[in-house]
Amino acid sequence: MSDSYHHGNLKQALIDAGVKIINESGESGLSLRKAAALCNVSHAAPYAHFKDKEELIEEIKKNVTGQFMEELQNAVREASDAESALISMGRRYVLFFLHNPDYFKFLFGSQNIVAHFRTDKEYEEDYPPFKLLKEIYINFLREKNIKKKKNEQELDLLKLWSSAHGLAAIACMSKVKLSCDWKKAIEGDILLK
Amino acid sequence: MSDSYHHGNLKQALIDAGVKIINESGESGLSLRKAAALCNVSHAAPYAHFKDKEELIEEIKKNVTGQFMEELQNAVREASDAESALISMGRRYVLFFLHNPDYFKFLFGSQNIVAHFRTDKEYEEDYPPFKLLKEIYINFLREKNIKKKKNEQELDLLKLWSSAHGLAAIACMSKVKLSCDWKKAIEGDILLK
DNA sequence: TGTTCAATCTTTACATTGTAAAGTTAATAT
DNA sequence: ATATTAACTTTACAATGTAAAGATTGAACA
Repeated sequence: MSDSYHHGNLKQALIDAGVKIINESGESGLSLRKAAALCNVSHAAPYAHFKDKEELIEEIKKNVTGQFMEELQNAVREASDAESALISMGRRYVLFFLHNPDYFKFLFGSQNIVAHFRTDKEYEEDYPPFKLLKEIYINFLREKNIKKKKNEQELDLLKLWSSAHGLAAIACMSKVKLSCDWKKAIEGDILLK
Repeated sequence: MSDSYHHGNLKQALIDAGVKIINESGESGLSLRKAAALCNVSHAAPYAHFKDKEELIEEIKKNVTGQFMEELQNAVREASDAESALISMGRRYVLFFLHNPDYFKFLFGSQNIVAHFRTDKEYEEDYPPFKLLKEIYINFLREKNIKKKKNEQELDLLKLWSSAHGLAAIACMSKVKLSCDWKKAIEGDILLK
């Protein structure tokens, strides 16, 4: 923790430095050496904590996904019921990345994000944002007393997820300025079946 | 064209080499020097045709987008009316990238693709795939004799576009294996309002 | 207490890459 | 035939990822 030979908390410091760099200059501006420099250590120091650059990037992605998750959880907290929570999550999903387009590019740009969270299951259940979506969706079905086959449930989830993700993608990646109001699209029926 | 000092068609050869490299090892495997080597020219030769690496990448993206466009146009050609054309385009949109996930990552991974096609307009009208979608959508409205305000039309277009794109994104970027059938989702009401 | 040891960090070194600069070649215009 | 110029090569350099070997230090242990 002091300015001694050993940094004390270099691993976390490198992750934080990485987040900062990506905020300022996107993923292309991120290098191990710059992150190390920000932490006042030599350029090879990161190798004591990360196997390679990819491993650092994965940690940074987990960190950013954590920020994203907080946003989604806020949506849930604020909502009075599951249905409005679903709508709110969709809106926050898009808005979060609309406000942080570099985060979208970073998370979904090159590598696949879900893989970083998978354990042994075949599905995406270990990816926290999807896990949360599923949970709220189940609540929604219960609250409304709706019965659906598992297959239909998964189609619904895919629909909810991909519509929000698709909007975010187009908003962040293509810099399209549709003359129609983004917020209207976000609020509208797109995010609800 | 011969093996003389001057290559003859180096610019196109470099683009083709780039496409090949991306097919084999993704964007991370692409370097100017490798592309040059594939064309049997020195590593600095590309600079006679491209300002920098980014400019080569843009050309490669235009090439890949051309392949994508052919797919969409096939969908239109095969369809008997505009409505089925829209459905077919959505299916092909997703399937094209499902069969070429590296293309999706490359096109929408880091930079924005639409920008490469924009001229001076504020909107996305210069991006060929969207232009085609819009055209078919207008046909659809005409065939069904539907009147809509411009604002609503744009919301519809955004809906169609983002739902297909969102599905493709999740399919290509996250390697999710939902137990529900992808094709069912593609054929289903997701791609139709 | 002193020694050992493992984790953490530095130094040095090297290959890959993007790119600049200057020189070379050959096709084309005059 | 000569000059011009686009297309290429050669040389050079800085940034980067990463390997290897050595230095430092705190902690476990005798």
